Amino acid sequence: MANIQHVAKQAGVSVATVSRVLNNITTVSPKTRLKVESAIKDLNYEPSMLGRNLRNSESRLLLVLIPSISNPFYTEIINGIENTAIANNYNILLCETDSNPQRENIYFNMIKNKLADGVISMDPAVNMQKLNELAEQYPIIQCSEYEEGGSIPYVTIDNELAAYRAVKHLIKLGNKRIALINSDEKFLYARQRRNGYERALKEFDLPIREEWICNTNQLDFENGIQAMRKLLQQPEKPSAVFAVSDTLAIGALKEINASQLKVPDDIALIGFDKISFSNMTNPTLTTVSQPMYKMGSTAANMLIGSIKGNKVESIILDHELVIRESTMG
Amino acid sequence: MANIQHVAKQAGVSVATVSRVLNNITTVSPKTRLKVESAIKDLNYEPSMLGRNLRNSESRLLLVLIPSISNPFYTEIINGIENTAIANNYNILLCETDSNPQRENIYFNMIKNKLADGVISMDPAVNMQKLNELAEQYPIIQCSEYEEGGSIPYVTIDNELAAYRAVKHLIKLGNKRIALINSDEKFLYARQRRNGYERALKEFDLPIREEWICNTNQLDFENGIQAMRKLLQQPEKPSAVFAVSDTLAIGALKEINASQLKVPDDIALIGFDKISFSNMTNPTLTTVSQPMYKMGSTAANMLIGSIKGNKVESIILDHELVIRESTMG
DNA sequence: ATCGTATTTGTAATCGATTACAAAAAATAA
DNA sequence: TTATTTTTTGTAATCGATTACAAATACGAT
Repeated sequence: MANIQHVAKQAGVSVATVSRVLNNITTVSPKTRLKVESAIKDLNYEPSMLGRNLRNSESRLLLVLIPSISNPFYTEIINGIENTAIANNYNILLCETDSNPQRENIYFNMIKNKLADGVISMDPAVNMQKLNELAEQYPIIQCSEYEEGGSIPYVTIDNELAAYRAVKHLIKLGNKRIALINSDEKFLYARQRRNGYERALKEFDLPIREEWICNTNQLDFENGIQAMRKLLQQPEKPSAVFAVSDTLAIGALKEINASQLKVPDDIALIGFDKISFSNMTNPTLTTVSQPMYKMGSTAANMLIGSIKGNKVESIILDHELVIRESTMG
Repeated sequence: MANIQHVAKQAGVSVATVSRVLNNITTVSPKTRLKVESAIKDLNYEPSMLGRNLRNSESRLLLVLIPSISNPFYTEIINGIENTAIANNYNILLCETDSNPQRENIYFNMIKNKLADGVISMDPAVNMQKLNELAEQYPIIQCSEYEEGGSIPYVTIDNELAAYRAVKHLIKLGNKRIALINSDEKFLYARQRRNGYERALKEFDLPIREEWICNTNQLDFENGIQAMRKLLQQPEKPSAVFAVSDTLAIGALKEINASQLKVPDDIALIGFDKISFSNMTNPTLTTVSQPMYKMGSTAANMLIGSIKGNKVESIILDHELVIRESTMG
């Protein structure tokens, strides 16, 4: 593999001149530029990022932390991040943490090691203490999930309001027995969505009944099935269910079908995230749509700004209730 | 940020000694080792991978090229790759190429730039000429999709046999009019699966009818819907459909339902990949299961072996037909 | 031709690590 | 104690780039 020295020798110039050509410095005469360029072609030379990064102490790589790539919620966000990054001459390193502190550590070290210039964290289970420590020295943005009152800039939606609107929609349809399938309330978004759920119920003088509130450990289909099974075993069954993710809602739908009930006639159902599957179920799923692509691109822009040294402000994006068959009596 | 010099000064030793401590070389006396270790702690020092990699010309990073992270088929494979990589002290860089040559180039350059030590390519649309060129100088493995008769080692399944078995299963159920929803036949797996489909039909003296063979550009749900719509417009409708991916099959199922037909009674349906959503549809989807995790871990092991300089052989893994409701009359 | 200025090119330090080799210190033998 | 061997530590080159500064060259004006 040719290096800058070889090119310099081949072109009969110094390494400095080669470097100038590589970096488009104007102070190179057209003749020498041509000589160097042809030497570069001859030797099939590619500059080493390692040497360059070491000297410049930048890698133009952005770390993206996600708990799991199998959650379709993240795919559009990542597209947004990636396109924005590439447009700004950055690349992204997709890091699946599995919400595992050890893996998290590996990736945090990459930042400290200057192998990446900044981090976008989407892991709701991230170790906030470590993330905050890191944020003192390195550019970090949180996307979707964040720390309330924390100092790390974030981009997200108003989860409380979104949940409130979803539940209000169910109430307006005449439902009085509305269940909630929530994830673990150690996550901020879960607490916020529960708050929205409760606010809507209170506003319409409906009771909040603990037996209609299920919490799941994860967001897999199977968790939705289990939760729905529990709800259907209640002496008084709910007439509507709000699930905090489409995957949970799809599991719930499966279980409702299995027990010979019909959505939406027997039970109305709302999910969250508008993943692509949510339009493939039968009936199609009413859901809350987050501007995922925009969320990703916004996060990337914030991070790149932050790397440049700009002060960046947190942003709350709009959401939208997408009404489909699962709530259309 | 502290560097090795600072640590050396703080500990009152030379940088060489610090490096020895970092790399667990035995020739360091316990006293000095302790001094150095406490200096490292005091200064919160983390060695820079940039400096280290430049010197060692290795990055311990593996590139994983996938066309799109939104295809759930890849998630388990990636898990297999990632776990194996981490177990061997490597990390992975997940690269979404969107089958876009420009992006592909970016990632190929990372290899040339020594920012990564090897590549696992899963992109069926990868530029094989470039990949072959790269493979002359750097360790590369293909996973799932590969080049017939090429020289790059791969891990895959026997697509022809898998398709043959799936179609044979449909025939055994009494179906005589069997359609194929295939992806673009520029992809090897698509050609192989078509061959398996045709072999099964021929073996049972069933005619191969072009109007029952659909090719789609992509593997999205929407493509499955469109393909099925075409098939249902045929004067003679098929009684069974074999789709080369679960996503296509799920789209087809949606369209079948929409036209008031029943799966499996009116039309039997088989998919491919056993993605998690294939068990959430109604009816659940018969599908071909690939050993995805194993495929990933095998590919990673092959790549790591290849980086070490071992000669690695291509591997063909077993598949399995998972019979579920969509073919249970 | 001479001088001054502007442009172009080269020299060498630098980024942060590793490591061959040399030197110093400690351990052992005589 | 002195000589010899072994263990430990330090010096300095190296990886492949960038860049401040110096040197060389070209260009104009007088």
